[in-house]
Amino acid sequence: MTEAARDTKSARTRRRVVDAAAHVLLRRGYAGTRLADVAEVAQVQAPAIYYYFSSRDELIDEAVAVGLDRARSLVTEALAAAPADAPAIDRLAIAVAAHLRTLLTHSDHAAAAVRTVPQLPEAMRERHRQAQRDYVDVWRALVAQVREEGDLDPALDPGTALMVVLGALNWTAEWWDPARGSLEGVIDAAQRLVRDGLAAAEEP
Amino acid sequence: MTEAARDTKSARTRRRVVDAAAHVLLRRGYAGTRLADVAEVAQVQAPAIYYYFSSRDELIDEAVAVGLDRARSLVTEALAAAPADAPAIDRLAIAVAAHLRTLLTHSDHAAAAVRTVPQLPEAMRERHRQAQRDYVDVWRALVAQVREEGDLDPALDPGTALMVVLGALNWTAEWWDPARGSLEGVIDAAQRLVRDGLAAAEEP
DNA sequence: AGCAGTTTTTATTCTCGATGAGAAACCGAG
DNA sequence: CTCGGTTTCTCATCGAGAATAAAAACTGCT
Repeated sequence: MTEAARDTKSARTRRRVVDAAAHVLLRRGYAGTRLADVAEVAQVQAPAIYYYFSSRDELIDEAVAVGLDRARSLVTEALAAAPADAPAIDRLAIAVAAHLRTLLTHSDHAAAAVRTVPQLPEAMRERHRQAQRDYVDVWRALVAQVREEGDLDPALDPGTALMVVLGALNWTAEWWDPARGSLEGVIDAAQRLVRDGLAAAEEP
Repeated sequence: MTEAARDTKSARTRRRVVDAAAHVLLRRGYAGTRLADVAEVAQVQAPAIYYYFSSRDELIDEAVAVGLDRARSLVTEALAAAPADAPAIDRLAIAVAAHLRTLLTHSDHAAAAVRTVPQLPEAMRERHRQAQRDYVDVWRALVAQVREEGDLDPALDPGTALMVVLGALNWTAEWWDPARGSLEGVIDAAQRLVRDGLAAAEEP
């Protein structure tokens, strides 16, 4: 009651604006995101945005924050739903699938955040460092487990390998076209590449 | 003689402008590339750009064209320098190294082109379709060879796998920091992941 | 009716690509 | 070396489009 977590009309409008911002951000990038476009998508007059946010940057900032958080929580939830005692390499495959699903079909926010962060002005990127780190840390932990279980090629540096893998996933947003390949196809390819790519060589 | 391929001062200035455009493009994206910034990097007054190019888009267009061409030719050259009869999987590893070197240290142009193309306005992207295809085709051919030689996991769709791999490479530009990891480290990790990721399962 | 919260209308200001009128640098011929 | 022409670039400024501010109008709730 004290908190305005209630789903009032105002809250819904505000959410529509943030959603619209993510939508535009995803397609146009940071510099290309115009308030007029956001307003149109959100079904609002442009200046109305200023009732909720005091500047364009503040809006974008929030959209990115929501996106990073969502990316992390969706992956985390997928992992929570899996048997906790499954081999780490299997849990990693689950994370791969969750990440791709989120990025490619579930959340404009997550996709926008992941793809836009690198273009943000330094000050703003700084503000999201922590969230970004939190997100990557989920993965780091997974990779560490994989290593403990002896399923990681010892010649691979875990940190570098992880970034290469995440890159493969993130870039899918640039080329994947729902009209062409199926989402499942991409997930399958990514999972295979990650599994076999990270895998320790077979016993000789 | 007939052609002005000579390295006149004018040609050098022009090149500086294109270089600067690539530099800014790489960091700010298409919409964020302002002529004022390009001019500053190129050590020129902004309107001077109009002596060489008739519009912002024309400048960006050229920067991208140069970049795509360079990306392709650097990989092609690296392949040409390798023994033609080496196993395709080894040649692929060579291409991976060349691509990463180009992207990360050799050429702002190539990096800008590769990473910016998806953001370009449709009309402009259209103009570069062919160049992009030429570039990807080099890789496609490599993967096809790998498959013919039986080193590709038959469960992998070659096209999808290729895009996933290229994504891993392209995204390195977002996170690799020369001050931290060594370039060789990234190359090594990427090569291992690609080799083992694509590899057909060992004989049972 | 009257008021708080919300949204639109109208104005203002800023940013940035573009242009046009020449200034400066360069170059070849006498 | 100097004069005229050409190439290269600068300065001042315009104008469109965008962000933001201010004010007015609307909406439902009591």
